[in-house]
Amino acid sequence: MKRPVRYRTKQSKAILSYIVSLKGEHATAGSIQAHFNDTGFPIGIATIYRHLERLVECGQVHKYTIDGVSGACYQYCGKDEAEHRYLHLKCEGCGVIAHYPYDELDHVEQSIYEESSFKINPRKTVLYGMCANCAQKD
Amino acid sequence: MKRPVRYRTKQSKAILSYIVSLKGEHATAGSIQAHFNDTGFPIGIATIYRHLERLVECGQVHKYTIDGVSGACYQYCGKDEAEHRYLHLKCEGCGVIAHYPYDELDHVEQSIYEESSFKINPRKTVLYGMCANCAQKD
DNA sequence: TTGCGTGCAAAGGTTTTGCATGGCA
DNA sequence: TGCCATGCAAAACCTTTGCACGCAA
Repeated sequence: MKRPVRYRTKQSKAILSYIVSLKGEHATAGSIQAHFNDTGFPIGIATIYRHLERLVECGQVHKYTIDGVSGACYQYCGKDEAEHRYLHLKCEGCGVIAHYPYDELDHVEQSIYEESSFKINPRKTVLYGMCANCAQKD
Repeated sequence: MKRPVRYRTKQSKAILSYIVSLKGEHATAGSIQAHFNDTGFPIGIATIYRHLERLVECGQVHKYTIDGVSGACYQYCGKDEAEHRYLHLKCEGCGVIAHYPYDELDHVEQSIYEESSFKINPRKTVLYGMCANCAQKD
């Protein structure tokens, strides 16, 4: 099922190294395509989705379901950031996604598990709210 | 900006009362349309979206961004359930969405606010993971 | 040579929008 | 009558899939 990614081609190498270079900043399939269009090395959108899917399966990249500009969409970020167990805070005002140490959720995770045997996946945690700047504007 | 919903028409009444009747179960625009098709009182999908949007603006209904069967999509639930401050646990295995008292997150909310002035919106909290049944299958 | 990766194009699903019609105050 | 809601249809997005071609081992 989980086919290994072999990074034999220019495209696959380019996509992974781009995501890694973002150092935790999130990317969407569209933003990745735009990046490569800009650099004069366009990559087909299907190729991008196929690689993202594989990278997710191999745990090299993590996938989040986040409110987009129009409709919900998927966002991706590199393994490094995910390994540090950050949770994501998305501001509903300006759309910025901030990171926050996941440790805060550890005991929540544990008590939910004890009470209902539901095992939370720390990697997918996104909380919504208002950042300081946007809260001030209201 | 926030135009009030007046519930003058059959459709608007029907949509709200259907969501309320779900008592916290989630609905998507599609499932709402299917319901009314089944009951012999079809409502156009555009009408459904327009009402959902208004109901969200007025706080009568809350909107969640959740992993769907194909792609991310929006789900809606009535005010009552949201007022009880449940967080949502979505099982990545079977797709079931469970509710859990939000109180567990209170101190997380507070410490994040103290440290970064980010104010979490409890109504939108969705955590992903594995329910007991699906974890057993693995 | 063989298999896998790629790009194009089309399909599928969800959400939004434009516009003419129709219903309610 | 006048405003607003409705429904149809089209458009806009995002994501997935099929297929033929081409690159790499």
